[in-house]
Amino acid sequence: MGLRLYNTLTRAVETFTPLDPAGRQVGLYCCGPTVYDYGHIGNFRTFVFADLVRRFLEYRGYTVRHVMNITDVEDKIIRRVAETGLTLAAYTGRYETAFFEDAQALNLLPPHHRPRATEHMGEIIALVERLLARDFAYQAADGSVYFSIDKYRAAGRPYGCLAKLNFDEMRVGERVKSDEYAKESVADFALWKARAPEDGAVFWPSPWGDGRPGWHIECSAMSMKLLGPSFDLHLGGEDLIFPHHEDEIAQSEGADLQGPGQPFVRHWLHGAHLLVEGRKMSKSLGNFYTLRDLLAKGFNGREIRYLLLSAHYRESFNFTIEGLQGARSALGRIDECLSKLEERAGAAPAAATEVDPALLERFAAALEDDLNISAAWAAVFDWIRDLNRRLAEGALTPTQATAALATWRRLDAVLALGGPTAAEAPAPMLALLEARQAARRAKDFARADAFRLELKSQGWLVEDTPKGPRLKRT
RNA sequence: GGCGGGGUAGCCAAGUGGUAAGGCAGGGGUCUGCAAAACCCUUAUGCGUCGGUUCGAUUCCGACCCUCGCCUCCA
Repeated sequence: MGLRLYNTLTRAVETFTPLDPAGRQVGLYCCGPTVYDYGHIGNFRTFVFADLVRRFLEYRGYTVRHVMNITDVEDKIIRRVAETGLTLAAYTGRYETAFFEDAQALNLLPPHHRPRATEHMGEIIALVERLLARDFAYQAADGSVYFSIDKYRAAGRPYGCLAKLNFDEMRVGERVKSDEYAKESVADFALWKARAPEDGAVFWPSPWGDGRPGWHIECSAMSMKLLGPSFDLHLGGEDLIFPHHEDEIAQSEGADLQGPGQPFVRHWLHGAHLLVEGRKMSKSLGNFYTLRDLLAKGFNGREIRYLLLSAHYRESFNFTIEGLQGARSALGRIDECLSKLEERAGAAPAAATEVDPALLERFAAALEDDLNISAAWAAVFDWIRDLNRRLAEGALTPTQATAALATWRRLDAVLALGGPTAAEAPAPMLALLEARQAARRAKDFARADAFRLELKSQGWLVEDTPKGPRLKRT
């Protein structure tokens, strides 16, 4: 039936068709991190969502070119740079590195391109010049260059299509003091910000004097450079719909680099925000978690990934520690089944690996329906139960077990949870286990249980199976 | 005020004009020396409230209540 995705631009689920005439290549841009601090769990929900989109496209056979920008110059960053006395590069480098470490913990596929704003001043300036030349921008008295929404609209160009703005009803400028800027109109946004004293050493030369890029322009410049002036998918958090993405459209289409009838972006996808412990995440409520906070609490990346992947991307999701515990149990259920499959498969010939087409179809059909991950999970867990049943009945042949494992690997190309990490028990633990076995053989169960308790206190759980006992890390 | 999401079991969360997926947690059972794991059974006569349409609505329509988000630099 083909992949169907919700498009924020049309507010409808649409069949996804790539721009590529051959239908193979897909250009995907996702707004990346502003590297001024460690990424929080809300940021990572968006990136896990983007990773799901990418992986599922690849699963469906598309060749994805994935671009994610690094915003490494921006108000908050400049403030921090001034506070810390570090150079811009030293400051942002630290958080950029941290970001990719976190991304790796969540098993996010690295984007093919990770352009930094500070390394694209040439492209940014060229784009601003082009907008000035087309009279969609102006330099104000404060030296900054702004995009003129009035001129843009006067030229018959639509503004506000993505956010569905109603200009007559909008309370423009309520949150921004209109005298703060030299803009012609409060709704105008900065393309290039003139250097201010508090910017310190953070500025670049430009035809309009020293300064730095506005917030939105980097994404337009870098996405069009790497993916072309018109590309398939642009993702981000829902808060970016306005103004960021709306302005990106205006800038990018205002530059008129697209072919006739081609939009800047064909398909806009936005991930919903997260609630944490039922409330909007905030530092004062104590429910603000960075990825690192959660790792420090003893949860691992795959547990966090699983939880973030458990709900539909367009629904706000309540992220809780209790949910993380549940994720651990659910993953344990999957791992348990996979371990048993591996045990059963033994050295069954790899040639006999046929995947389970019914499961794969159900799984893919769910995801094709606007990434209905919940339905996909239902398919996976039904399959796990069925496998467990057959395993328990001894009805699963080694060849079938091998096939099931191959099927899991196919699914896991999308889910990216990996398999169980088979921890080898150290020799002293194995000795304790053997001592317990001896006691059991002698029917000295009190002694056997004492050994089991000892093992448990060392972090190893004993499970007696028909093939003998085995140790599992707790 | 404008725009847009939500309200489904203890928790998380799918879904459909024909009688409620899946996960976690709970209860009972099978298996086990006992456990663990697994399996089986069980946990919403009900899907925010009140009306309406319909043979039939949780699903469509209307009103209302509650809740969350965006409305200029926050994923």
